[in-house]
Amino acid sequence: MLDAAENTSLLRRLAGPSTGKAGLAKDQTEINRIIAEASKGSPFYENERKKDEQVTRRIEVLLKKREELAKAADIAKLEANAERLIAELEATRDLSQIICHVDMDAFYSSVEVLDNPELADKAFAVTGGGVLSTASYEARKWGVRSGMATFIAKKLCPDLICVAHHFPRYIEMSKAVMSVMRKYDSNMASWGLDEAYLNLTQYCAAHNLTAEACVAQMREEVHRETKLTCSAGIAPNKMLAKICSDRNKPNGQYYLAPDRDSVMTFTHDLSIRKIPGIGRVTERVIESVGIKTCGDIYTHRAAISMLDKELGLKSLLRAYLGIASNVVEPWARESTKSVGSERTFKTISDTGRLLEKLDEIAETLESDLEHGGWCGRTITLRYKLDTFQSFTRAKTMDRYVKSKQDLFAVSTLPHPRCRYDPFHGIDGDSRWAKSL
DNA sequence: GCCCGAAGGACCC
DNA sequence: CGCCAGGGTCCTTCGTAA
Repeated sequence: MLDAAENTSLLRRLAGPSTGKAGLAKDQTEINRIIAEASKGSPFYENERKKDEQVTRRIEVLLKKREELAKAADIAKLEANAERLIAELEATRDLSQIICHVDMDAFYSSVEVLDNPELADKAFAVTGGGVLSTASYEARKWGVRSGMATFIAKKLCPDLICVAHHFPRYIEMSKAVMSVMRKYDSNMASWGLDEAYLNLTQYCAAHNLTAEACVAQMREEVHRETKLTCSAGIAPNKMLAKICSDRNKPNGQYYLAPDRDSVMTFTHDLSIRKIPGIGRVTERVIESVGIKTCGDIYTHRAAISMLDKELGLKSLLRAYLGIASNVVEPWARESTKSVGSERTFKTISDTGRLLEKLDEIAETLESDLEHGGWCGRTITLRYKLDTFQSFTRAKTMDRYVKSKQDLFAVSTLPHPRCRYDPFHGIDGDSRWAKSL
């Protein structure tokens, strides 16, 4: 049985990663209950429960360690350690750049509305593979979120309209959007299909524009050219700009003045969950030592200093200070580290059928590799069981490979350390071959 | 101590 | 009736080899 605290964290976990990130619906507790109710007893639910329990254990260990260390702790020394780091970080603070983060509003949904105006103002979602890629703002009012299983979204919003995704269209519209924005910064960094970072310092200076006027103009131009709206954040660095772009969503912008006071005021009451890189798990861990906002980081600097290895003092202090990178560079082709292909399918226990599936995946991966001109030395096979447990088996070669035959051969190699070898041992349901 | 490979996870869109 | 993706990056831990 679950105790009350565990139940709360599990309900929050089941609600999915996007909860709390943007535009919260009215009664999240009720929504979480419906979600848990709908998935109760399913293998997915059980897997989530196990993972949640593991986090609970991790937190217990952490708190125990804190207790132990606290006995002999020299608070003054720990605080001095934090202060020294703060001073060090403060010396790197750079407020000279105008950084902007642009985020398209419910991008996939908005493109669907363009192509089918009847969808406007309707509660609908773009689906693919049993989960939602995006929910329209109307649907979000019901607690429907991206990443949510379709059948659960239907429970929350019985009249939800589900539309299959049209990726080629999104790519096309993304290109149109990006080409407008690139006029404002030729070094713009696009982040996925619907986000971008820009450094507007030069453009503003050259056109004698304030940052806010510049961004308003750019957003209007994007709208004029594509009929799509976006939201933007303007701040001295990428982390702050990203958080700001969420403030006045949809179709809005938020300006954070480039002075230390404004930044410190901004971060003071900011939930740690808003920091990019802090997700559901890390939020729980950090919250367990009493930290909910970036301001709390300073209050608890001694404890964090003590638990530096577990919590990462430096990165938390950066969040507290609102200090982050302000370097905006275009995505470089060389920066690709891996390319992969994965497919989820109904449980297969028959080895022959499993190998056929793997063959199909190897084939798509081969064509992707061919298309991009890639090849790799490390082949990773990832497979997921019907319990939602997933495993990875990797093999590094002494040569680069790219052919389907090689991918297939390496993927099916027996692995000595493998507990559930999908092709030579206990049954399992397999997924992708990946290469580097 | 350091590098590398392997496995597992957290996180992002 | 059942039913929870697919594309990635980065980080940590551990074992083995040099």
